[in-house]
Amino acid sequence: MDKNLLAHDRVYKGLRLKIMYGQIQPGQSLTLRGIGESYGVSMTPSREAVRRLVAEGALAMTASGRVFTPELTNERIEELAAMRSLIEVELSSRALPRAHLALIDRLQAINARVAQAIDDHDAVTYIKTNLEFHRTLYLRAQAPAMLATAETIWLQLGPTMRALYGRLKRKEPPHFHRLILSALSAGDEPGLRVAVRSDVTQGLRMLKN
Amino acid sequence: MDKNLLAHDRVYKGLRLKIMYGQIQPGQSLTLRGIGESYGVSMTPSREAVRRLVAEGALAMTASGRVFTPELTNERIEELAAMRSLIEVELSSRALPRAHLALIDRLQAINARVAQAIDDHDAVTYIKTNLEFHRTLYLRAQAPAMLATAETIWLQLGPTMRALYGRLKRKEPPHFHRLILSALSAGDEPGLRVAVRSDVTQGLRMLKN
DNA sequence: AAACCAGTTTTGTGATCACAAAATAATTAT
DNA sequence: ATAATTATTTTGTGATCACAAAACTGGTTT
Repeated sequence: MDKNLLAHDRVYKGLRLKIMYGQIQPGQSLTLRGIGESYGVSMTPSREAVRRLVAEGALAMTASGRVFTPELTNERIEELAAMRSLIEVELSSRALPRAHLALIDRLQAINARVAQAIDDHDAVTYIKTNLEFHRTLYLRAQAPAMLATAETIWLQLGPTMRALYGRLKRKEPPHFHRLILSALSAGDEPGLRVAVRSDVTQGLRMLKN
Repeated sequence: MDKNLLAHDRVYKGLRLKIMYGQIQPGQSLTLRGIGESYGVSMTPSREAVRRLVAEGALAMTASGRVFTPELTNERIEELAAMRSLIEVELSSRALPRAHLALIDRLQAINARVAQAIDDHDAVTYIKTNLEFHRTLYLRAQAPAMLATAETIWLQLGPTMRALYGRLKRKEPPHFHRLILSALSAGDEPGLRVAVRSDVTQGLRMLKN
């Protein structure tokens, strides 16, 4: 039954990554048959993958069952940013006592790739490496339920984030990431909390139309 | 197509309530054909409802697709309680400036029903009215994404909460609810935050086996 | 008594189909 | 020309089916 990757799971994972990294623009509509065709499966697995993504808030549905990537209102963006802040500050705080030198080195390496993506004006790689930076830190918190919630929020913000970073031609390297790194090195918990909160809310403040 | 309630939605809502209010015990296994039969539908809508609930963490799945209500570890309970605290404190804080007398009256009425359920040793009604108390307050926060996240966490804790309150013969009326109400009346935000945090974590502290 | 094994049943998966509702295109009327 | 109406196509829904993997059963062996 299990050919190493179930069809509906393959479709789910594929769509999820596309959405999280902003490779689908907000408001774009999807059809079950279209999804099925592009993944070489029938409607059944497509439907299950879509159902899952709708449940996670990654996709939205009209009353008639039409599926599309949501266009977030400013109010919802503010809410999601506030939740990111609440949860990710907690995650970073729990990761701090477990953050040794090897982790900080790894974060620095990821951060270099973030800076490179900014330099290249490569929005998708920027989003991808930026989330990798956060995920790598939060994995140390040993809090899978919290991390899953954080990822769900990233997913909801994916298409909108891309729409932002696409038109925003920023040149600055990730300032708050460096603050996070130095707070980690110093074992400075209050500083870490402020740095994470700033990093999370700063990027999304300018999302407001 | 839409006979005022789609089949898969009807199944989803039915199962969701049963899980959230603890009417299914942890570890109980479900089959798609069984669900379909009890709702008078085929496997297809059952599968979609189950997929949705699995995505929300209300149900768990083995690698072979077997579905069951999850049995939470102490670590996961602690995490979920911590998230409840983070999000619900924020929700109550946002509701505070909008909490007028009519709302407080309504909360008091719900609280009376909570006390009654405790008196009757009616665990399901206790969970139901207790969540209604919180939801009524948080609705005032005008933060639908946060409320949805909070409800998802309640859902995950449902079966486990029931298992607790079933064996715990408590007599005390909901002490922290009264603290919440007086903080609301006084417009005391720090007090409200403490009261909500206490109420949320207190009940779950004793969940640890 | 416990472990193993074959045969049987149960179960999830994915494809297909008929159908109705919705969206789109074409046509007509104003 | 524009709006309204009709016809056509597209689309999601739910039932059914074949199939393979998993779970279960009963008997045998060690």
